[in-house]
Amino acid sequence: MPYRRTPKVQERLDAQRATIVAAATEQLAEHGYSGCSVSAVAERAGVAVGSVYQHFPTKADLVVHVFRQVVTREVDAVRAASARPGEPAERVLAVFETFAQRALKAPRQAYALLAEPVDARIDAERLEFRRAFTDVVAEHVAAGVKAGALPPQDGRLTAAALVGAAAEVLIGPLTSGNAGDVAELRTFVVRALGGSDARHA
Amino acid sequence: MPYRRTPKVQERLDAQRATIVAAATEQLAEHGYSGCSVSAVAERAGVAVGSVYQHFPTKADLVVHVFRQVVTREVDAVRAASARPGEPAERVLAVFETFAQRALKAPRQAYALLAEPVDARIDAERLEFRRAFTDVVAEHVAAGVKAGALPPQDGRLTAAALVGAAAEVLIGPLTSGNAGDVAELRTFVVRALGGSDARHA
DNA sequence: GTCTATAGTTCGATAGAC
DNA sequence: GTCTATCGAACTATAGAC
Repeated sequence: MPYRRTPKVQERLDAQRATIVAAATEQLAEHGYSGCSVSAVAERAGVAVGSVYQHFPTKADLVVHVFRQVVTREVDAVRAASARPGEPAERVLAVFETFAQRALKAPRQAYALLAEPVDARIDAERLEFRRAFTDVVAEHVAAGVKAGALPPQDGRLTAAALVGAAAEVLIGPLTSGNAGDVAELRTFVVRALGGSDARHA
Repeated sequence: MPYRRTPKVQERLDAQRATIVAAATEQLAEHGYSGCSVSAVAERAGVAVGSVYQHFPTKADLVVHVFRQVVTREVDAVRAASARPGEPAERVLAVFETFAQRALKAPRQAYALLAEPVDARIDAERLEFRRAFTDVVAEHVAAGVKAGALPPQDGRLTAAALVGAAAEVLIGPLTSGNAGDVAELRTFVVRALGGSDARHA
């Protein structure tokens, strides 16, 4: 009789996989990619190194999986923050304030997502990450232009610029350990949008 | 009699090294990192694969060397452009217009410098690249604030934001092949600086 | 899962400098 | 005659195709 994976076994496998992913996510958040050696992840998950490879063919696949999961969480967070009622410019601001606050609360993780030198696979994921982020911002900028609350501009270009700006501004504090100045970033975004708030900011 | 490297031999060695570096630079500019296989570089340089390893212990070392050389050239170009007389805001604009124009003239190279997924060593070099770029911009922003031509702001933060913005905006056109809209980028920079030109831009 | 293609690196052989 | 710069096929690993 051929071996068949019973539901019970499958359940245990799924649970183990989740444990491993959770351990890798925590390692990433606390120690970045340097802390994501397979042995460190396995130890944290309470499994053998070999068990990690039962679920992921290579370490890179595990790390990419974790990266995507964390990024999805972050993009969802800023999307939710910007979905709350308000002027388009305020929605854009909500995106970046949420982004910055979350990054500064988990600086090691943010650095890993944004800039920590790793490999080509993660580099490619980062491009995707920024594109997703830009999509969220671009919508609100375009809405602002359409409503006349913002001066005429290419929404996607402004959005890309703001995403690049926010990422670059955060990398400094994340690297040096200094608390970044979120208020200054806010001022920059307001001015760059050219919204009516620009004068009082 | 022990063998001693004569000046003549050394000269030939230096010339060969320069040839290899030039070939790698051209490959990078035309085909990015994908075009920088050791065999392709060697062929272009007219030497054997093994000879490359006489000058660089690994391919990564060669590529990092080329990256640094090209980046130095680019940073020097924008620094020179911004050194010409003018208002601080105009100097900042000169940096980004020069940057963008040069990038669009050599799109494959620019993509390689800015975003092409590669490896951790190049990622680390990119952080340095952006820091050097930010330094140039920050000086002019600070000068503008001091002269009262720009509203009070953290010069380094604004500079980092603009560098991030410009890089991110360029990645789109560089990836898609569309000619990027440099004029729109200019408008963005002007607004973000908050200079007196902002109203007529 | 096997097989093929490709890329980075190594190394023994050769030719030429000393 | 000794030593080394150069060469390029061979080795090893990895990625993609079937």
